[in-house]
Amino acid sequence: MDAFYASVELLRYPHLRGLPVVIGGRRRSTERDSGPQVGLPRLRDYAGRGVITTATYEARAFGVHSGMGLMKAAALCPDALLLPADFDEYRRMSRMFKAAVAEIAPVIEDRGIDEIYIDLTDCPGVQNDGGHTLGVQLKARLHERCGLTCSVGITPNKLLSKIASELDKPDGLTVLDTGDIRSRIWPLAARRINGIGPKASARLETLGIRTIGELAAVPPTLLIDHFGRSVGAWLHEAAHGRDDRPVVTYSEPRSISRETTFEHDLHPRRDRERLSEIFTELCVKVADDLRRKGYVGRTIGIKLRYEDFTTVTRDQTLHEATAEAALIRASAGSCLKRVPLERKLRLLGVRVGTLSRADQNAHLPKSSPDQVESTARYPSDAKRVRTAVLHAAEPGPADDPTDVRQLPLFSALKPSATDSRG
DNA sequence: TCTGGGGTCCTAGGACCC
DNA sequence: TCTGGGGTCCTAGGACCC
Repeated sequence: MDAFYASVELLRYPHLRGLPVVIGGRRRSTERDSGPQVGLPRLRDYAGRGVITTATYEARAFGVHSGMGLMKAAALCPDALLLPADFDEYRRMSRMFKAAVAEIAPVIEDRGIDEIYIDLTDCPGVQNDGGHTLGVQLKARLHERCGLTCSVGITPNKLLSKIASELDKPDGLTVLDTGDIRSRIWPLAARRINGIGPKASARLETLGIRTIGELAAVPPTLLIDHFGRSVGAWLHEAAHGRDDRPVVTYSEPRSISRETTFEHDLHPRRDRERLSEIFTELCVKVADDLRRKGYVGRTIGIKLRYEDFTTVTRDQTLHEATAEAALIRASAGSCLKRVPLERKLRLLGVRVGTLSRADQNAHLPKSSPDQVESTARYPSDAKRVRTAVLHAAEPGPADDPTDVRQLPLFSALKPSATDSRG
């Protein structure tokens, strides 16, 4: 989709069309009610953390782009209008555009909120013109249903389609065959290959490789020497436009997480209360997400970002999957104790992984409660996991023992000295 | 006043098992 | 006394993507 979040906002506020608009920043409580007509928040007025998630093409003309810090963007384009993201609305429009596509071509792989792969193999008419007519139809149907434009690439595989879709943005349609690789793909920067990011492209550059064509010309053994067997071989194949990955129409989620960057860095000791609130809130949100989506998870993890932007993670795998906020909170709390807490923090996150469906899991515990000790793979883990369970089971001093908001927090969660059965 | 939030996949070492 | 080869699971970090 073209500038998806911004385009969705322009559907609601059509009088902003043609103006530089960026989406990003924190939502202020009253902002959405009054609407951007009132006050017209400008980038120059913004003070605080945050990045641009989407910018209209008018704003991009000033050099701003997604991922750029808002303060930096304000310097480039102070008059751009700034709208906070409304993910509920974007998800609604996302479902709508995918449904519109499915009316014509139902074999769809989800690639996030604003992107899909479509397998057109079995769509009538693709063979006639390589899919050009079908592409026109898809774009028309999508615009008819949603009022939004998109950019389409139609080629023999996902790798090439992804690249092709970006050649004619916005509102583009590019149809390519293998015979076009030399002329259309090889001149492009290697970075355009999905999977080659900033690190890999920098390493390629040190080898004198800038374009996909240059990558294709290099002997695969050289790539394998520098990037390893797997990545090296893949780089070679990709440069030649070869990719046999199927369009995958369904996949189970691997993890569910919540994280937040604070408006100001918080000190683990001085701001303990506030951090504890936030920490528990994240656990409750993750638990809600799990429950709403029907999953339970065994691996509970935390993520911390220090003021210098270095990031650490810790996780812990329980014997049984859970979606209980109190259990997640207790386990995440014990993870927290394994992390240095001297420097200020800018971000805190909670993650639950090793997911399984809640309904399938109910009667199939990983191990029954009385086997917890005997089946523990590692003594140290058994102790840690049992600690988490014990804490969750202890009501503690709170009035409402089921209210995880009242659990002890941060440093207050001490390892259990007693190792009796809970 | 730099740098969001939600994800996936890969690697690598250690523990442990057969 | 010294030491295989295969495998799984767990953990931490990092690259990358939308």
